[in-house]
Amino acid sequence: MATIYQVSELAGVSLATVSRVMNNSPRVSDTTRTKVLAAMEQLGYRPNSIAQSLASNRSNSVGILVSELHGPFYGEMLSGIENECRAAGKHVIIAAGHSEEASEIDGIEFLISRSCDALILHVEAVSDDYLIKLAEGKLPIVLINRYIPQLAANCICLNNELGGYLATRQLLQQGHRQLAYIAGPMWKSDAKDRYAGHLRAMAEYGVKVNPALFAEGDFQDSSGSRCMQQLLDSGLAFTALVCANDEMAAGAIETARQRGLNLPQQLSIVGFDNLILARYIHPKLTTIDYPIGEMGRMAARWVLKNIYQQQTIRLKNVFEPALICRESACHFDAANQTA
Amino acid sequence: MATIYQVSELAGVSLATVSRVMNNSPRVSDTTRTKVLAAMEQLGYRPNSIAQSLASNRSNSVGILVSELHGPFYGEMLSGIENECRAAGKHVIIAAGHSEEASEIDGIEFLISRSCDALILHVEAVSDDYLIKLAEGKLPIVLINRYIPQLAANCICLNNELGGYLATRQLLQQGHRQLAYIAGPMWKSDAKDRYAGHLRAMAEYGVKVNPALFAEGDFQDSSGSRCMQQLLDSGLAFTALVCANDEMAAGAIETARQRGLNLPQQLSIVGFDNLILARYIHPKLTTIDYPIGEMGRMAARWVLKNIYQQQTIRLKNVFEPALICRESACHFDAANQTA
DNA sequence: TTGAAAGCGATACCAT
DNA sequence: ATGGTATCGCTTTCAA
Repeated sequence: MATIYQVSELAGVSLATVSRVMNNSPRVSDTTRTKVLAAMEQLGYRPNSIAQSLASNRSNSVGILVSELHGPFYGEMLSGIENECRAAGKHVIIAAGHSEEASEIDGIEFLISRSCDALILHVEAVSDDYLIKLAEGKLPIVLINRYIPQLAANCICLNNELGGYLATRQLLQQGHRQLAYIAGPMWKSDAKDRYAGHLRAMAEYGVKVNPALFAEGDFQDSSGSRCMQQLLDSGLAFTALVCANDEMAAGAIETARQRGLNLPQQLSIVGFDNLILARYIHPKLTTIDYPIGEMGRMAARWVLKNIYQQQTIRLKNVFEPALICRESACHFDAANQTA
Repeated sequence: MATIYQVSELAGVSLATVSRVMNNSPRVSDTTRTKVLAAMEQLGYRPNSIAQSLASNRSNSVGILVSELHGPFYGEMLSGIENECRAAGKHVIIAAGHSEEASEIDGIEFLISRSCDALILHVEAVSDDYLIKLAEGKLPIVLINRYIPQLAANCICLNNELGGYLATRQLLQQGHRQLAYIAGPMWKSDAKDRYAGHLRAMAEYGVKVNPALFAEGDFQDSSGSRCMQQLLDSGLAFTALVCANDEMAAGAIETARQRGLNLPQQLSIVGFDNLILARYIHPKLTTIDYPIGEMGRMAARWVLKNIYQQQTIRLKNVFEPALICRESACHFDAANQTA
């Protein structure tokens, strides 16, 4: 592999000049620039990014931590980030945190040790304090789907409360008045916010909330099944169900079908996230779109702007969710009621 | 950040000795080792991986190219690779190739420019020749899901022919004799191999293949719908359908339902890949398991063994698929036949 | 506009 | 077992 030395020799200029050409410095005459470029071309020169990093103290790499690499959610996010970064010539180093504190910290330290210029984090288990402390260090971080007031400018979030509101309002507008709710783990802020939106819609429509029609799951589909059983076993009547995410909705639908319910006629269901699978389950799931790909993109832009000085970029910190109407929620029809 | 200089000063030893301690060289006395470790601890020393890379000419990073970061397939693979690599302290740089030649080449060059120690490639559009030429360079490559005879030792593949055979045999064993087939793009070797397996099973059971019951899709679900329509419109009777992948099976099922077919009673269907979504679609899809996560792991192991000298690792180049029985394929029952 | 030279923070060879 | 030192390939003052 050719080095900068050979280029400088062939072009008959100094190292410094070659370096200037590579970095598009304006302080180099057109004639020398041409000479140097020709020499590079002739030698098939490619700068050694490691040496560049060492000398410039910037690695041109951004570290990403997600909970899992697989699964229906993170892929979209990674995709958005990778796109944006590669277009800017930055590379992306990825680690998984498995929603487990020790593992998340381990992942973050791993990324730090690879001298990333910035970190994009989707963490769940690690404490606010840890993140605040981390942000005080010299390595910039941006948080996806986590809001910490002290770090507000570094957070890219979804308006979960609005999403919860939209989901429930849709059912109320369709005439439903007996609604059940399957929540996510209520210690997670997104689960809490979505439920708050639900309550706001209920209040707006003057519908009383029945605590017996509330069940708390863990965002996995198995918990959706479990919660659905619990709700059905309660013997209480309900004509609609809102689930705090699509995976639990999938589990709930599965169970409802096993119990012989006719969907959506006997029970309307709405989910949250708009995963790909929402289109595959039957009936197709009405849900709330979570633009996670866009949010990943935005996180990458945050880094480009704040770390790599791309001043023209415009940032947006909070995203608004939107209702996606499919088949699983329909007008309340008393004729079909059995429960 | 503390450097090796400060450690050597504080510990009262030379640079070389500190380096030896970091690299677990046996040529260091226990007492000095302890001294050095203490100094590191005290300074909170973390080696600068970039400097290490420059000096050692190894970046400890492996480049991965997949078609897409999102989608139901690559996540599993990335997950397997990341796991294995991180455990070995190697990091993973990821790029997407979008199943498009220019983009794949661009991605590969991007990874090369980041001085990876090896590349793990899941490429579709790039030619065999390109890959053979690439492999002749000094940067080692591993191919997932692509078999090139000249590069056999670098290929991690699935026995697609066997998978195709198993899928079809399952239906034949259940008594079906009128089988339709929705293939992937026949220029892709996996699509071709799966179909070859289908033909072998048909031959084994002495069932004549009706070319009118063959349709070629593109592995996307929309093409599954299209092919299904085409097959139904042909007016020919068939009691079972094998799809060359799960996504097309999902599309086919969707269309079958719209046409009022009762599944699986009137039509048995088997897919291929065992995506997560196979469990979510209704009826739950009988399919062929594609252990892509394991294969990703194995690709990572290949790199650990061949590039990072972890001699004890055992490699395996071809994986065997297995049948996963769910609800979408059932015994042929003439009573339900309408088509 | 161009060049000389001092780092960047490690590794690894050669001595001792 | 330990130390001295050249080296990796580039960036970045500082002078000219």
